[in-house]
Amino acid sequence: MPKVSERYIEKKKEEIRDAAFRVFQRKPLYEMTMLDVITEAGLSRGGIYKYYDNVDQVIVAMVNQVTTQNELVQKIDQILAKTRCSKNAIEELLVFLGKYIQAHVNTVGKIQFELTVMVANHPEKSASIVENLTEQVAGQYLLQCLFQQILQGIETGEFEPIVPLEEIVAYVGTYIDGLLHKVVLIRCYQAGTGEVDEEKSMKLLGRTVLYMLGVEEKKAK
Amino acid sequence: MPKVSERYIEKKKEEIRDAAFRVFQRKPLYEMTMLDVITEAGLSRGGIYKYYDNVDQVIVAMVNQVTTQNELVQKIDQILAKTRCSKNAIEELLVFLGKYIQAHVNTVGKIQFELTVMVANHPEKSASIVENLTEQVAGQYLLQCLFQQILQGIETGEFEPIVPLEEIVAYVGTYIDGLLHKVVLIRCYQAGTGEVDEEKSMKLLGRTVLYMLGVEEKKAK
Amino acid sequence: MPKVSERYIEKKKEEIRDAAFRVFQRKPLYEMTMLDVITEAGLSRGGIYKYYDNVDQVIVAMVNQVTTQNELVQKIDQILAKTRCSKNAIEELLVFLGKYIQAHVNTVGKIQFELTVMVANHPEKSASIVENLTEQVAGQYLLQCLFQQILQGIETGEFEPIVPLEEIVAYVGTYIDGLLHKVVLIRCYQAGTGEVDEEKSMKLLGRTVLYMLGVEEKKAK
Amino acid sequence: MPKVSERYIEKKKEEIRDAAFRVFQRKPLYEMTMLDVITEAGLSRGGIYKYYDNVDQVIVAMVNQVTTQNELVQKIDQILAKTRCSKNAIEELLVFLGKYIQAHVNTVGKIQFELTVMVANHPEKSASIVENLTEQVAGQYLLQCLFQQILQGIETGEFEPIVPLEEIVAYVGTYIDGLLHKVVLIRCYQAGTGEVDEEKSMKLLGRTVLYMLGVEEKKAK
DNA sequence: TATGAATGAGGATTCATTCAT
DNA sequence: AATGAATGAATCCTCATTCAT
Repeated sequence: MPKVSERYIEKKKEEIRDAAFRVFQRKPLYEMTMLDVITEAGLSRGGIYKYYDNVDQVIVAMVNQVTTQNELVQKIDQILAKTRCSKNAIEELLVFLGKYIQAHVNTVGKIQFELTVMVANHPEKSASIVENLTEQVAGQYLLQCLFQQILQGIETGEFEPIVPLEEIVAYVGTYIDGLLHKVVLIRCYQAGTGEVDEEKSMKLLGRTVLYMLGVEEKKAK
Repeated sequence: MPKVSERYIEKKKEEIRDAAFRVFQRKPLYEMTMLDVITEAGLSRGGIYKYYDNVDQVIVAMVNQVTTQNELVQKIDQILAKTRCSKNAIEELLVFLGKYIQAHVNTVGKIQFELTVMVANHPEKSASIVENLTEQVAGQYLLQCLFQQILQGIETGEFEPIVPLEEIVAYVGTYIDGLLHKVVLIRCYQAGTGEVDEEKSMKLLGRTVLYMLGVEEKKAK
Repeated sequence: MPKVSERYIEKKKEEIRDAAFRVFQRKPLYEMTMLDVITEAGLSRGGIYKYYDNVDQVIVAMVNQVTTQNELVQKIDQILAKTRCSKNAIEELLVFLGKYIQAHVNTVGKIQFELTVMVANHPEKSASIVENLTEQVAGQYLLQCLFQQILQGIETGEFEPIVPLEEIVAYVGTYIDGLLHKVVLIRCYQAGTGEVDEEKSMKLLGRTVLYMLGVEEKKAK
Repeated sequence: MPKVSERYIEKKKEEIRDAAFRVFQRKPLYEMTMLDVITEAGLSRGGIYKYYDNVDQVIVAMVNQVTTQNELVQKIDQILAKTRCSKNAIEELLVFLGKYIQAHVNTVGKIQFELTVMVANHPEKSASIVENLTEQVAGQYLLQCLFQQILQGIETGEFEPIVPLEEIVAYVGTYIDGLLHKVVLIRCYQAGTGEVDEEKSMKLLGRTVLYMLGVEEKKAK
């Protein structure tokens, strides 16, 4: 048989990724087997090895597919373009993230949730997996922008922080992490207790952030 | 061997739990097999079934051993006994939790971290596993106490919350969850980015909580 | 501990036999394990070996207990004592066997049914098992009596067989075997097709036997 | 190995069936394990699962192979085609069955013998096993034909039964069952007592049947 | 390239049986 | 005598992976 086009191979790999994603939706990442993917993709048993050497590579591919679909960076930039003051920007960014989390728990969220454990337990996989996690970067991009806005707000005299900057950023990162965790448990697994309102939750985060930035609330709610 | 004392059996089960814990320290919970435990404990293949029916029971036992070692509830009560005002109590509670997390990431933290994923993915196991998690309850106990203190503070006029109570409590839970997550990743797996200072982090949480409770800070830092 | 009385040991063995019988009532002979018996008898795991070396010995003991309970020989003799002519004796004997089968399918019948297969497949066990099967002998005793009655009937001129004697006896044995088989399947296992009326069936056998013995029927039924 | 022809797979399954049959010849059906078959067939441990899911499926396949080899139905039809009167047909049918039993005890007979016990003890397996037993049907087919011939004989006035039809049919079924049992024990296991002559035995059955149908014997033997 | 048969390691579990106490 | 803990053989089954065609 003749050399097959690059495009063909790419297409095949995509098919496998999609199959892997379907498998992922019904079983945990750490239980996903080559056989699951093979069956779901309708491949022959040996066939998959032409495209991926093992199940980890399939997982990495799937994770990347899922996480790069959403052009988070662009959207963040759009938001920033529209806002006038830093206070407003921060509020908008956080609310946006709340909505984003709500919209993508079942894909990005669930993956990140389970991936963390896998990667943590198999550092040797970290290299090949983490280096491709655009989404991870995206989350960090949002934090970066937040940091920028804060700096800017300080420069313009809009903010007079009562807490060191790094602590505020770490604080926000921690809170977002916790929210993501909670949302995934409730929405993806029907586990966890109580309910969660992502938007309200992020708005409240915004208020505490602004408080740490020394911004007085106009009116007590 | 003849009839053996209760103590002997208990001891044996402890040995197995310890072996399981050692296994847990080098591989994820979801990869732990009966055989791992058997080998680590130096048992014969069939031997373990006298003490535990399956790997889940071993895990539950191990988790309980780890989590019940620290008498969290008592310590929390001690703290509350010593504090005078609710503001002080809340600050103390949060700082205590920060120290507690710091001290037990490698045991309690890691377990809770991985357990969450397992239970989330296998709700059918939840019943048999979760029902024994004293620590889970303990975490909630702290939140309960916090809630009590807030209520009390409101009654005594100490607090005038600018945010609904439930939102504050959810906020605290979310933040703590995020912190735990971060700490585990950094301390247990050397994954995650940056550093983390549990105590400082919880102190900051305390400040934002008090802010939400309408307490003025004496002096801006 | 002092020497224990013979009686004690005997009692213990009986207990074990009874337990084995209870096990037998819920699972096939070939699946009965030492553990089943131990559990049912409430013994310690090692304890049973004091009384029986292996499960086969337990089975043999149980079979013997079950089969010797019914004093078939005496009953047959009683019947013969009451009858006047050989024709009558033969009819009575067969009807009696029909009732007997009906009454004891669940014990003797089921055992014989399953035992046959076991013994057939493990001839080495035959020796120890078969040699004790009093019931087997009893079935043969009935056939013997039948044979006697036929001979007697011939001598007295009551019968003028149109078939060689041995064939008649073999015929009867075969039919009885088939009936037992059928009855066990239907009554013990709810398997097999249709219904069965042991008494009617044996009466019909009686008629064909008498036919073979040259006895005219008075009136067509 | 690449895609292989249907024939190859069929051949492989046949090989496994043959191996199973060889195993069956030296141990009871209920002791046959996957491992036995694997070893006998020279397969690798996991290899057999491509062809059969469990030992029951292997057994079913083996039973079917053995039982469908002999085209019983056709042979019965041939016999019926050649006979003129019902009396003759009945005699021929029974003699044929006698010969058939004699010829196939070691295969069909032994299987049916042991299968009965297995199925009886595990009704849940009945469904998957029994539904494929063509031979079982064949035995019933012979009885059906017999019934037809009797009905026909009555219509033509050839028979004037002195016993209800159903009883006669049940009688024949019972006798045949008993004969099969006896033959298997003697020929397959060298167990059981005495000898057996299948043909003679079935001829005698024929005579008693005709007697029940009201047919006079020409001459006393 | 694709196929899928074959291999064999890995893991769960059950029991008969031994033997120290 | 009795106990029951311990052992290890035996079995079932699932998968990742190789490789001949």
